Parts: sequence; C-alpha cells; structure tokens
Amino acid sequence: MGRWQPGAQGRLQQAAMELIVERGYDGVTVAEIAERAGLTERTFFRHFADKREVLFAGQEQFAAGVVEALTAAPPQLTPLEAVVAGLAAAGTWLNDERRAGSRVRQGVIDAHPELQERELIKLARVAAAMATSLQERGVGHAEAVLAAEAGMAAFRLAFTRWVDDPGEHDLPWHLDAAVEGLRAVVA
Amino acid sequence: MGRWQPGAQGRLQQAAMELIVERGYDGVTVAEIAERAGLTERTFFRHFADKREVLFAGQEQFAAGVVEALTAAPPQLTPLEAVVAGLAAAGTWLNDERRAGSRVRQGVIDAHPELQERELIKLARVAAAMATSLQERGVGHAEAVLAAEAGMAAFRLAFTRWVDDPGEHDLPWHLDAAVEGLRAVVA
DNA sequence: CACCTTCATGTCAGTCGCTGACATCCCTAG
DNA sequence: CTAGGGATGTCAGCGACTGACATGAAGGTG
Repeated sequence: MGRWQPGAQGRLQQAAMELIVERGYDGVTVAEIAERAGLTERTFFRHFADKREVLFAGQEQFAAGVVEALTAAPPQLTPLEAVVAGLAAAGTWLNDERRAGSRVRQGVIDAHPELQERELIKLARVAAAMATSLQERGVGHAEAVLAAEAGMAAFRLAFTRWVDDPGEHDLPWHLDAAVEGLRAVVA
Repeated sequence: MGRWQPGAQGRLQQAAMELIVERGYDGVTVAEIAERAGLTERTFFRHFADKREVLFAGQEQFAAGVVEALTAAPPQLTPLEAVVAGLAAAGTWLNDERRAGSRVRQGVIDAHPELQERELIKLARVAAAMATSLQERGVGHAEAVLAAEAGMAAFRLAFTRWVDDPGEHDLPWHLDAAVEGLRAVVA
C-alpha cells in the first residue's frame, strides 16, 4: 500500500459511529465523517450509496446468511419453522460479543426516523427474499409472504428483547419465545 | 378568498401525482410541482414536511380510523381479532371507487425505494399504535406487538390482492382471507 | 528497468431538497 | 377604519448527492 491507507470503508464506518454518538446523526455532515477517516466527501459516496448506508453495511451478509440457512433447512419443516431456522442463523452473527455494539447502534437508529426507514426496508427485503425461497420449495405465494413477515415480526421482537435484556439468553432463545408468543396470539 | 386560491394542499397533491406519473418521481422537482399548483417551492414545504410526504397525505386519517375502530372493538375479542376489526375499518375508506387511484399510487410507490421506505414506516407506526391500544385493554407487550404486526402483514397482503384483482371482492374480504392464511401458516 | 494499465482517490462544479428570516397582503375582528 | 393574524412570497444559505475529469500508486509486461 502506498497512496491509500487500506480499510477505507471500515474507517468511514468507525468515524461515522464515533461522530454520530458524539453529536447525533443530524449534527454530523458527510464531509466531517470523511475528514475524520482521512478521505474526502466524494470518496464517502463511492463506498456508500448515501449517508444512512454507512450504518447498515454488513446487512447484506446478514440477509445472505438468513436466506442460505432457510434454503438449507430440511424440506419437511413447515414454512414458519423454516423461516425461524433461517432467522436463527442470524444468532451466530449476533452473538454475545456484539450485544453492546448492537445496543449502541440500535439506539442511534431508534433516535432518527430516517434511519428507522432504512432499517425497515432492509428487513422487509430480507422477508421478501425468504418468501421467494419458500416459494421455491413449493409454498404458495400467500403462505410464503405471511410466514416470512410473521417470522420477521417475531425476529424484531426477539432482537429488541435480546439487546435490552441483561444477557442471560441468546438471540435464538428470544426468537423461540417470540414465535411461541406468535402461535399463542394467532391461534 | 382573495389573494390565495383555496385548496393549496390538494392542488399540490394533484400536481405532484400528474407530474410523477408523467416523468417519474426522480424526474420531478419540488419547484415544478409548486409551479404547476400556482405556488412556490417554499409554500410546498409549509404543507408537506418533505417531498415524499405529498404522496402520503391522508394517511393520518387512515391511522386514526384504524386505531379508533380497534379501541371501539368489543373487549372479548382476541388481540388478533381486535386488530383485524380495526384494519377492516380501513375498508370503508378504501372502497371500490378508490381502487383505480390506489393502484396508480401504489405503482408509483413500488417503483421508488424512497417511497417504499416512507410507506413502511407509516404502516409500522400504525402497527405500533395498534399495539399500544391493545396494551391499554390489558394485552401483554409481546402479544400486543405480535398481534399488531401479524395483522398488519395480513393487511398488506390483502391490500396488494385487492388492488391487483379484477375487483370481485372488497378489501375486508381479502383481509379475512389473508388472516385465514395466517392462521394456517402459524398453527 | 521502463512502460502501461488499472483503480481508488481527489478536485470541481453543479443540482436539488430543505430551512430560517423577513416582507407582503388579504381577511376578519373590534 | 384600523389592527392583527395567517397564508404566501422572497432571498440567502447549508448539506446531500452526482457527473466529469485529473492524479498517482500498485502491479504486470516487455
């Protein structure tokens, strides 16, 4: 390496998190983030499609992992069971070491509607991908969509609980609890 | 009236829809919308918080109507039944006369991710309001959240079907069908 | 070693969304 | 008739984002 320090994208993410925690999302400009990372504003937008996206990098891996686990799930599982199996795979990534970081990040997102919008569409895209995968195993369209979205609702509840709770249980445990609650409510 | 033509907000909405259908959301500037409505860009932003919002006016009434119907639902209903009762009230507003308009509007939204984001957060807020209302009638937090979000998933599927289908059935009919599908999938 | 290609980055100018501050002018209350 | 309020216009400015072009380092080829 010579002209460029490696890891530009990671530096931008770290700089963004630091500055946003200090001053809030609206109190930070893209130029400032880039400057702290030793780059220019223009380069920021070569790594991230927009300002919000700097907080959501890595989400593609999450989505891919979930869909992969869902696709690999045994065919005899019910649609909802398969969805839960897929989402449970996220527990591998969201392990106890990442809990504190997840809490900080979620606090930032919860404080800014623009970031909530981005989060919602990301999760909706994961749900849509799960629904497509379910259809490929023969599940009807309506059932696939409903299983994917209901499972995603359970996952969101489970994630909230996992982030906030003192940490006795891991994410898959909370997910199972949420799915149990879902069955109770829908039955 | 004298200096101002009445119905500025409505004129802005109509101008926006016309222009967006012609050139697409990204091909239209706020200044152009305002100009077609006989107003200035600054006035546009006095009526709508941002450019996207011009396509979502009236949503507050929708949300208020749903929550009101949910609150008024008989106490002996299960949480999910109460949510469905609330959402079914939207069928009064989304009647057959509005089906064509809803299809056009939904086509615009489906073509632009920024608009999908806004739609998702609006629906999520309705779901959150429904969950709060459920908690006020004694439902636990987890059950309230899950019933509200599962019901909202059914509503979204029902709305899609209602908008696209040749129109033999009304929205409440599609909603019942979706809820039945939900029960089948979760059970 | 000299040369060339590639590619991440820098530079610059410009558009557009959005906001604060202040002025304008009609309508209505008194 | 006058005073005040409310909707609008005007203007200046910031920040997000983009296209076009220039730069310089890394790596391969002769």
